[in-house]
Amino acid sequence: MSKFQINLPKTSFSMRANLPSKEPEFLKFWEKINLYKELRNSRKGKEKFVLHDGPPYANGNIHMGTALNKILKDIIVKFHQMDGKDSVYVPGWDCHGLPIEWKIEEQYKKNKKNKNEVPVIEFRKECRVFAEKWIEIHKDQFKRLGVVGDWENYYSTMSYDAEAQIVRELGKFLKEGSLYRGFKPVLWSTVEKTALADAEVEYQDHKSDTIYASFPVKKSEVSEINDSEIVIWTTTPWTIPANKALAYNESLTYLLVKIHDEGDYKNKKIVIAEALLESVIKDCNVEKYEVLKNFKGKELKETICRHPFFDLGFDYDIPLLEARFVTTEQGTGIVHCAPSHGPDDFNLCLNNGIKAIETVDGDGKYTNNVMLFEGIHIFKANPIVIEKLKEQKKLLSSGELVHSYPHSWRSKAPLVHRATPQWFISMESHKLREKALKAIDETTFYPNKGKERLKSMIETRPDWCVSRQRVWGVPLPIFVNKKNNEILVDDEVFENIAKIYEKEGSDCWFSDNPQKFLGSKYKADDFEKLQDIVEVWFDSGSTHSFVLEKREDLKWPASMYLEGSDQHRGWFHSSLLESCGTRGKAPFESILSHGFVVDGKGLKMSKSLGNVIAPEDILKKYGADILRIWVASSNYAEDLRIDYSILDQHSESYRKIRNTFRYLLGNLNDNFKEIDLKSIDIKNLPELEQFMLHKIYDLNLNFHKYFKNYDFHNLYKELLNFCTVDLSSFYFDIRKDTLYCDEVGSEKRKACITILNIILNLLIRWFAPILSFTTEEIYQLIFKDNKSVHLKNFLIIPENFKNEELNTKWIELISIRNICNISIEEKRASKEIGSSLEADLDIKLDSKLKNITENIDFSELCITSNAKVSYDNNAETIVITKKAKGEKCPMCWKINLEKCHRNTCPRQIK
RNA sequence: GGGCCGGUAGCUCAGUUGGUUAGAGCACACCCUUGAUAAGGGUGGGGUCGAAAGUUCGAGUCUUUCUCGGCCCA
Repeated sequence: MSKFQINLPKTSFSMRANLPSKEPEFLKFWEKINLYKELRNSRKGKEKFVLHDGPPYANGNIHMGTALNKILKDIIVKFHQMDGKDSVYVPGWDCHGLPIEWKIEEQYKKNKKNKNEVPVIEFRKECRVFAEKWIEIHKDQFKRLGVVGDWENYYSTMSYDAEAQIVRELGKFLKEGSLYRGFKPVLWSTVEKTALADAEVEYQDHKSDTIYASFPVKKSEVSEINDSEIVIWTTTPWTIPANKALAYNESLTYLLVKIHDEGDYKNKKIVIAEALLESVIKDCNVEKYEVLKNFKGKELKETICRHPFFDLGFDYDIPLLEARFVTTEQGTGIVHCAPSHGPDDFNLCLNNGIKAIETVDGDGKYTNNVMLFEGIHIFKANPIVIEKLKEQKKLLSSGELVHSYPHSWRSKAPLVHRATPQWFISMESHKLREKALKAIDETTFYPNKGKERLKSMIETRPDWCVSRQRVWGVPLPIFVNKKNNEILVDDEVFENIAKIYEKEGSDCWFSDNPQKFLGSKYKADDFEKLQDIVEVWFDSGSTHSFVLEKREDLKWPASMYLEGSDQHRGWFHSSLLESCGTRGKAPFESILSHGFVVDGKGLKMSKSLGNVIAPEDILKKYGADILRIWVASSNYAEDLRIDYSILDQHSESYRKIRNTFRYLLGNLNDNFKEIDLKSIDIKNLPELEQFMLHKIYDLNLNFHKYFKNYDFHNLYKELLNFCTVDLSSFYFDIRKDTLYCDEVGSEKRKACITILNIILNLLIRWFAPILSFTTEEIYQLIFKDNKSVHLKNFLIIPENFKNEELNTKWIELISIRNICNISIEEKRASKEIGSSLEADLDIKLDSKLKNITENIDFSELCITSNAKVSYDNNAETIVITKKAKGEKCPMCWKINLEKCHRNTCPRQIK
């Protein structure tokens, strides 16, 4: 205790946070009071805000991107909760799919187990156990970030009811007729023996064989080219045996060129595009040639060629077809088309009545549809094709090219386009594209640019291939009639299958008698049961049906979907299509997309660059609240940078905020008193307090404005600035004198204490969604009700806090104060004074300022011992600082000639 | 290679319809304080707005090109 009656701050709220060790205690506390349940109970019947969780894949530890995503979700959910809504968050996991299959297969390899000898059921069980394990690990990692949700009743795409509902959803497409069996080239891995989803493909450099091959003209409207050969260029010689057509562009100019060089082509005439003449003759080392004729591409209409292997039995016609995709970027201006081995080729041929057939089997070997090559693996076929072309004198040149080429993300093996029987959802047959585009228009996007991004993808995407030739997934519930090849469409059967899955899961599809699924209406012998599974994007695209629709605590559509911007092609996309196909509407009212986490220089994180930061490391070093500040203060519309120096900066800000709380708590001696904001007698408060109330009003306005737009980095900045600028360096600094030295019962001090109570109460609520742990720590200190800060609402600020007139006045006063500070600083620099209390100010103001400064004590405002104001007609404010004369009061430290005015001042008493 | 998005002080971000010497907080430097003390206060130094060209009386703010980075696609 001081020798005088001064009131120094005292609090048990430590200056140092120790977040890494303290945060887990609050996790335990939240568990103990069952916070999630309490949150729900506290908002029964209130407007719902449902942020539907995009399920992360249940595989591997979380990374920064996942942490960002979950924290952002949690911040938004908590904001809406404190805004008075029933803000529900049910986390989920995506469980089926190739990556988990691969993990299990890896384990098999390690244990020298042969996958083909393991029953499908057993294999699937291992996949399930693997996913379950990771769900548990993820759960703990997410909770540690401070994320509050229904962790007990999470959803997963492999739960029995999910598998059942996915069957029902597919049934809807089948019944409608938009799910059809097609025969299309898909990107195929001959190593994994499966078609790959877009997301499973990565592009890497690959060395390909290139050839210039020629197709003799059989007949043409351009009479001069009738005895010539049309030259094509390709990087996939092995597709030549599957060639069915050639493509040209009618807007290009083509040339008939005669070659004089010795060799296979001596005196032969070839056709190529004019724009590519130079590159062709250079590539093919043609030295002597002459251009005989040039003509427009459109003249090539009706031209028919022969296959280069015509003499070997490839005796069918090769028509020339018009295609816009033919360009002069590389090649010859004529493109060889194998409808089974390229989407462009497929579409062009289809439009011209040429169907794709199965030319290559799942292992990558030619089928018996390809003469001469049957049984040969396509990756070994290039030299054979080249050799045969040469034999037939149809090879102008060959070489090699390193270019970007699709590979499997898992096996890294190069992929090929292969025509396979697959199941598709049509974008057009039932106007799915149109419905989806309309739904996008009706959705709010944060940031707005997401709308165009999703739109342009929907506009151009092809039909949705939903079948996969794998085992870890929901089986496609399709029976095909053996007699007429028709698909069985019967609601009773679909529902029967769904009911069975609900009870025992979908494993039985692979093991049990098909009759079980068909019921008594059909005979199993009459049908072929499909072995394909549903692609995982359909699983996760259906979460709205088995989570939002099925759970009573949720609503359909969701208020918001929130994921990384890559999900415009992923979950946003598949959810939109699934929902528009089955319900005609989007399953979300709004979409928030965030950028990617990159390093401090803006480069993406990668092991090779060594710039990866794991959430775990940050939690250990800084704690979750610092990470949450990083999320809140970053602009998620762009990529988010992170490194240790950035985190250091944010932890500095955290300390500032923490010390603001510490000052509040200290001066309240941890005795918080809740003030009824509506009943404050504002007009009887000192002006400074009134001004602070206006500041609060203003800040609250901005707070809600930013929250409404999910503009958290500006919101956080606003709060931080309030702490540093308005409180720490202004209000707190000025009021130290009153708080420390005035009598406890004095009106001024009581007014200040009221304001401190109000600010404390507001700040813990404003900060709670972001600083979930720290605000809880404070809450526990001041509200000893065994509840949580997260159960509270934002306070409603009464309109009468607003006082624009006073605000204008005080902005002027602060600018005078700033000038005083500059003047004081000059004396400090010249060592005439030290503390501002050693200063005596002489302030000269323009007379116009008289009315607003008359009742102002500038010594209080500028924290000096004395301040005298005089007026003249000089617009400029002039401040002269002198060293204060007199004796320093041992209590309030002010220097005055007279005795200190405070009646408890020792000098006064004496 | 194509599409989209972005590059403002060391860091995180503001910069309205193009208009006076480009702002804030943090960090930094110096000073003060030692009754918010591994705290607090004051003052100050830092950007010519990724680069170049153009439109304009005038551009961070419009156009073009280039460059770097990110996402998606091929």
